[in-house]
Amino acid sequence: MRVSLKDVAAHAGVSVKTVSNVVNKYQHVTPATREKVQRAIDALGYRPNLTARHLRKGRTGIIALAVPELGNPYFAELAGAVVDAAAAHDYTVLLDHTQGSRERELLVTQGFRARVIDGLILNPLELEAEDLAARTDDAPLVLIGERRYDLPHDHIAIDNIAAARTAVRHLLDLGRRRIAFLGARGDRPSQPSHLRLLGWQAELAASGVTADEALVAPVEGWDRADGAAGMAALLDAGHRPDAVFAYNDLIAIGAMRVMSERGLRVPEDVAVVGFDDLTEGRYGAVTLTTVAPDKQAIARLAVESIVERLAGEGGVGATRRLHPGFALMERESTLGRRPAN
Amino acid sequence: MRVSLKDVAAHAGVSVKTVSNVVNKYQHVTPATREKVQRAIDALGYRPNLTARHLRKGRTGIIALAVPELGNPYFAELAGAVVDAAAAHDYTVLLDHTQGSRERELLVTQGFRARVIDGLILNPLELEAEDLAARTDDAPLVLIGERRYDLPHDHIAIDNIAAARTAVRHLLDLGRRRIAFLGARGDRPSQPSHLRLLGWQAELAASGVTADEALVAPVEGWDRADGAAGMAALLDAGHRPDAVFAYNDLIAIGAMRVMSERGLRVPEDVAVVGFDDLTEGRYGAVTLTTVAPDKQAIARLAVESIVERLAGEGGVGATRRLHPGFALMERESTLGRRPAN
DNA sequence: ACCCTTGCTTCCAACGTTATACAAGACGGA
DNA sequence: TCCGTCTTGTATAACGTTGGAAGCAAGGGT
Repeated sequence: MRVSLKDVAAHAGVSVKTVSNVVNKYQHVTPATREKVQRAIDALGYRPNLTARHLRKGRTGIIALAVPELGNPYFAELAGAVVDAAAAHDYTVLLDHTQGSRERELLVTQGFRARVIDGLILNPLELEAEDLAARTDDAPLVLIGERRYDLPHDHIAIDNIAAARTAVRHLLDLGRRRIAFLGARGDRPSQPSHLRLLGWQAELAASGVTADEALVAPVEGWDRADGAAGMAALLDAGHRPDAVFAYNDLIAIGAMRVMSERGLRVPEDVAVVGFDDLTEGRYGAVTLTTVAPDKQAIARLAVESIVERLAGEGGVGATRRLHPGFALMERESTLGRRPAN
Repeated sequence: MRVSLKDVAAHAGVSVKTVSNVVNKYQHVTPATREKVQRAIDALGYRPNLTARHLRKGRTGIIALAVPELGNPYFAELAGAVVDAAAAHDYTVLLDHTQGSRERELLVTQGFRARVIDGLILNPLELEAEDLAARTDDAPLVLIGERRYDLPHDHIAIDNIAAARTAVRHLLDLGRRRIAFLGARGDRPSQPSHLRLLGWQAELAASGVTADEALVAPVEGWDRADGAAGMAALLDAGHRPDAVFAYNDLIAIGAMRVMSERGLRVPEDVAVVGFDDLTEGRYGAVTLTTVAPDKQAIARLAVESIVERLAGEGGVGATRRLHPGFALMERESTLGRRPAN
């Protein structure tokens, strides 16, 4: 049997609203009354019903996070960070994954669990700008991830072009010249890996190295198996890169496995740089050099964006494009194993 | 501006309840009325307010999942499976992680987001039986994971003892005799890794192999770094196992990294078996032999347990102990690399 | 023609909470 | 003494939804 404000009020001999006032720490309550009510609350074990409170106040205290795939450690780690960041603002996280399907991404933007959420953090892969423009739900939406849209929603993402250039710069500094980009996908200019590919091109161009388009290797997806298949295809086609810049760590890991099977040494024959800084990359036989986006910052900024827009009662403040930091983690896949270690 | 049943009713020229009836697919509504209402719904873009519905019906359509750590791929993959299983029953998943802290686990059982959830799936690590017994919240609770409690809650977990025995059996069949167990923790008989340790002991005993307690190696946590530290300590103590059965894949991966650094070959010098079948284990330089719990089944059974108890209007049906299947995935860390592959 | 049934719709109340308006008393200043 | 102001508590009305009862036609049996 549930105990409500009414029960507490009856038990304490005051009105329902007075109990509500005590619960909500309303200022003007005599200490005597307050204590009397508190005693009744403790005696009955009263817990507020958040659903009713939310119906009344119009807020649920829940924000949704929609990522492509929880099985991808990057998104899992990010989800963990979002849960923590949300908790800091007394929000809880409702989770969904879109499996990288445009349809599911669309569904999520059109009102994930209709009205139970105060805001939505979405990492789109396939969604197009017109899909987002057609959105009717009015809960604040924050976009994260590499894709960019020219739309009135906050967007949180590291500077992907600069990050990619840093990775390629590192490989160039090591003397590599035939640097493959592993992770192209589709022909659209807005393909998900667009920016990192641009960074690859830009840094090569800036260094006067001819970008060999044959070294832009496509993948079918973003997982280890896709990286393995993509790398195998590249090698089967007769190409011999001396370095690989992978779209993400999973692809890099799959590629390294294939190289290991074929007797290619990392980094002696082929240096590898990934992207995401998964914990996984720090424990392989060859630890992975990678670009580390600041996941905590991404999560924190995304949550704060929603909290602020909710507090701001509507369109206060212009759309923001925030760029958390990143760092290049130099490890064995480019430097080789340190003898001292 | 939000549109409610009232708005739709006014627009369609019928009562609020009739609109509600249409929305809920109530049988006795004339096709004409139904269509008229439907048109109004479409015109106004009405979406039901789940908070209000919940207040009235007592259900939210949300189940919570609390796991120790989302950064652990096992839990991330499991969370993904739970999201999918829940979606099959029109439920959405609210996520939290407990960081393996007893306090946070306790908080979660005592009414995660007070009353907004219909049920809770919890994977406890540190929680004690008395904590669970003291629980006041009456939403259905399903436990998953290795730890067992003699309490009236459904529990979904593979047969950990049998699974551990299978793993050890595999190592024995390969001729290994000095098999370490890497992943003991604390002295409590109810320590989290209890059952797998029991399985290790049982299978050794059944095979007439003396269990060397010096080969039961402790770890500080469940991640790769803990496995690395535990393995290093074991080796530093002068022990030379010819096989390692690790509590989970992450520990096994950490241990393999340490062995690689020290020039020990896997599996020639030391064979390794893990537990969880993380995708990660399939792409290392040495792929990992591991026990694969049926994660889809665990997720499905956990969700179904909650759905059934909610449908059953209270204590219908006795407490269940369900054991989804598992399989031993034999890979390079015990078999060596196949030349053909 | 009457009543009874059946089918559809409406009205009302309730879920537990908080906002608003207001009442009752206390207090200080003129 | 009286009036305004401040403090504290109460009564009532919402928030959006659904369950149950009641209303109201139309149709069939007698």
